[in-house]
Amino acid sequence: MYMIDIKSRVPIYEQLKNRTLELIMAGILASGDKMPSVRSLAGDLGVNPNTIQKAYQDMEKEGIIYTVAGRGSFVSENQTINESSIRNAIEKLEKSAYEARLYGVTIEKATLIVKQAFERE
Amino acid sequence: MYMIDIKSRVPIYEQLKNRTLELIMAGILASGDKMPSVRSLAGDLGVNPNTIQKAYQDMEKEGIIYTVAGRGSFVSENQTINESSIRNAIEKLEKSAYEARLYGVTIEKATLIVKQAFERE
Amino acid sequence: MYMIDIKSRVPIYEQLKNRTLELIMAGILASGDKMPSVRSLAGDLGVNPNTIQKAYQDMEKEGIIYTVAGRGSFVSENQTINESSIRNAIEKLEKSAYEARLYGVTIEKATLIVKQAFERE
Amino acid sequence: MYMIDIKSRVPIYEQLKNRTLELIMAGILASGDKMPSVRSLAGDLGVNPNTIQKAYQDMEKEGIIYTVAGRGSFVSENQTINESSIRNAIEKLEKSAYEARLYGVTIEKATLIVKQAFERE
DNA sequence: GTGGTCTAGACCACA
DNA sequence: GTGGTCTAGACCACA
Repeated sequence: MYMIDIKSRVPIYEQLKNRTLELIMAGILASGDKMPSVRSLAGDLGVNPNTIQKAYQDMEKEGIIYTVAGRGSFVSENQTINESSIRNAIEKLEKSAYEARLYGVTIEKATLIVKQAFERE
Repeated sequence: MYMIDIKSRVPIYEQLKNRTLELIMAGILASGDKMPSVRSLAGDLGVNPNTIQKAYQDMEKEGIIYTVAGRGSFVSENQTINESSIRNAIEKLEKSAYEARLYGVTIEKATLIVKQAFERE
Repeated sequence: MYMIDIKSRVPIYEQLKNRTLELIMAGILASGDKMPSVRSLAGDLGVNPNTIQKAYQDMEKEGIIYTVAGRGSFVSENQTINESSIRNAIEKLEKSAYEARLYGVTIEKATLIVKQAFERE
Repeated sequence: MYMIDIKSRVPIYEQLKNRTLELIMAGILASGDKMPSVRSLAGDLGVNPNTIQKAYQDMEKEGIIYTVAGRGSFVSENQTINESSIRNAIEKLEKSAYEARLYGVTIEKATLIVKQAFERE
């Protein structure tokens, strides 16, 4: 269920966050489901436990998962995702749209790219 | 003509690139126009000449400007902007659109954000 | 009489302690009353007996209950609750009040929050 | 300006966050001021750079400071502190007030403790 | 020089 | 077993 692209320039912990959100969006991970433990996932993916931990702690702060020390991490209710994380994602979209424009990308092309990103998979 | 926002999370060299592209788009900088010298711009903006140098080297690599030893840097023909820079900008747009989706932003909202980024200023 | 919230960030053994104190405060558990056995409570709540054991040991150390080998655990006289547990609770209150202040919470707001916590239920 | 209590049970990175908020509250650190670099502070305090980094990244996510890679970290405008951090501090205060009550602390005593936490220093 | 990511591994509290 | 904190240290991008 989890995999990482070690060659990607996207940090591993960010790949893990994105993947978790994908699994939640797809309904594969539902509220209350247990996440793999930090150590087991680290072992499976061949990365350091600290890297997994960083991803999990990030997700907890964003309200995506919640953690009970000694028991594990669990998927939160959908509603609990932090406003600030959403705002952040929107700002990044704004900025990259503006930059694309500077490189001569037309609004039609940009809109198409966004559409395709939403239809992906 | 040039200004930077020192508080911005956008790296200074990227702000300089963006600003140059804006000036070209707006017709204020035209093909063949001379760019300010690295040292004079560094002085005006109060930043390290290395930072300006980095921006200029980046832009030369991307085909936005060209440099003639001993004479200075000049704006390229519009057509020579590197395909790879454009592809890079498109990739960033794709990635941020995808991430926005992961955080629950709807396609309608994302499209609106892009539209506004293109109508800005 | 006992219930736990498995999703809460509050450790289970702490929830059990809190609940016991609530029952004592409310007069439902009085000095000398027998506590449920570790195993029966673990079975009822569906948690590991070790967790219940931990809560009971903690409460014994704090003077809230006492254990008679072979007979079970019983509620102590109210007077025997450890000074150190009370001091600990006070320290936590102090610390969190101070932190709230650091985040800009006003003294009026903080006082109101405390007042409501005391009027709860 | 910075010091840590290595014997405290409060994690070092949390002590650093609290101290920074104190310095901001006291007006010693103002918006735009440069924070000590991760490595210099680590050296001064004799702790690992990763620990400082964790504190800084936490504070950046909470909107207390902002970071420009290659240039350093700077104190944010007061307004930018995240709502969710404040909500978190309030929840902790609520919880500890309730626990104090369970240990027999009176509302008068609790109110006094809060008052003193706000008048400290 | 400055922050960002990551590995390797220790020790702790909690279940 | 499970997460939380921390040290020691490497390598990278950016200024």
